[in-house]
Amino acid sequence: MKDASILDDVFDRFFNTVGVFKDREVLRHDYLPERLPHREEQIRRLGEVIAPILKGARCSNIFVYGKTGTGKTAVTKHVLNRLEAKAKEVGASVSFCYVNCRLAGTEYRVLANLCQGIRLAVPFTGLSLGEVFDRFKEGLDMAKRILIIALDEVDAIIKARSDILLYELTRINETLARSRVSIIGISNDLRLKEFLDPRVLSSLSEEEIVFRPYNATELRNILAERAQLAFREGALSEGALSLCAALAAAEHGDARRALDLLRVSGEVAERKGASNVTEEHVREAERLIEHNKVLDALANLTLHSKLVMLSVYHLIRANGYRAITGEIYEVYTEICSELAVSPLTQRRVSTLVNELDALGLLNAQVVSMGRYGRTKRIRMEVTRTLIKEAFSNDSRLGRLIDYEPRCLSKDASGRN
DNA sequence: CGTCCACAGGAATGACGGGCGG
DNA sequence: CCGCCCGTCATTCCTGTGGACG
Repeated sequence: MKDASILDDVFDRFFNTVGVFKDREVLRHDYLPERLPHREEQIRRLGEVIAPILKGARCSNIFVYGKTGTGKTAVTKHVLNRLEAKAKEVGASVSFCYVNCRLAGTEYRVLANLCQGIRLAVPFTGLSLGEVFDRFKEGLDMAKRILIIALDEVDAIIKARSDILLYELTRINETLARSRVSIIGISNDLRLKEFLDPRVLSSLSEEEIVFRPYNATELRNILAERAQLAFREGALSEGALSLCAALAAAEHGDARRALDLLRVSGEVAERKGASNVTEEHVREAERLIEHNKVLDALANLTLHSKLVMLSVYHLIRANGYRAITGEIYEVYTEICSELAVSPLTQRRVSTLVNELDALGLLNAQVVSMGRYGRTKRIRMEVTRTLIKEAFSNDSRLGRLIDYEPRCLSKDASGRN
């Protein structure tokens, strides 16, 4: 009953205040705006390269790269959408298929997505890669068309496994009789070129388009344009807008981050019942985003990764800032037995640590201690309070936060 | 200046669950 | 339903190594 009245209050307040937003969907990053400011050059280039398709010729493969939030995906989708409309207009049999490789996860699922793109049903799993590829080829040839394949975040499948799929795709035209394929590879890692098989690279990057990060002024323009659609008139102060742009520019010029920041700022303002967004709201939004990102990452770890985090947590608490592999494994095994979980091998834990490092939750550095061996020095990139917050409401892990590992109290007096 | 610690991290192999084709 | 193949996680075994110590 009390709950009900609380909610009534919340809902009423929400409903009765005007709020700062006009249309907050505009700020989501999957929203594709009509205009893409400061990307005119890239749009033109991409358009020029794929234009031959309208006359029934295959276009060059394109390699698109730039950091996250520089508009690669938006520009590509924008141009492809326009192309499809134009193709329909002139009656060219063209279609495109956009796949995000990181979201797909594996080569198999990328291929499965491609099959779906040409309306070919394939099972989730079970078939060999080669089998799916053959089906894809056959289905495509039957369709008699030119297909543009956009592989977003293509580095994800190459770094994780190999470039076999990409290699096969670049060669697919040799075996197609009635259809043609062009590939747009999108990567946010410039070093990808070093990993790639030279044959794949030369074939894939017949054309290249580079996306530079936005600077603060450009970000500001982008935000301003989007804010006009998203916020009520006058609900967003100039200062708040500039601050969003400046904060995002300082960190890689990432437009996606800038838009997130703007949206969360608005939400913060709204929750506080303010009628306009101030710089203070932006600063709070920045903290909130960072905080949630980490909590989210921690919550989504597997059990053993969480246990490794907890082990580091305990070591840091007892010894100060450093922890090394051997110590971590010692604490980890003790925690495991405490939970009656069988521990993983040290080898496995070592790769878990590397994964946590890649996630930015830990920082692992290989150091040599000379006579005393070679190991990894591990620091936490997360505050201890955050660990507590993330794990304390987990029924199994909660009690381990205040647990005092035996090996720590014993060792502390023994060594160093 | 060689030794040797305490691991790093690669390769091969196994266990397992999901999902196919027959 | 069975046998088969797949991807993923984990183990086992292994070779490699920076640099303080003697």
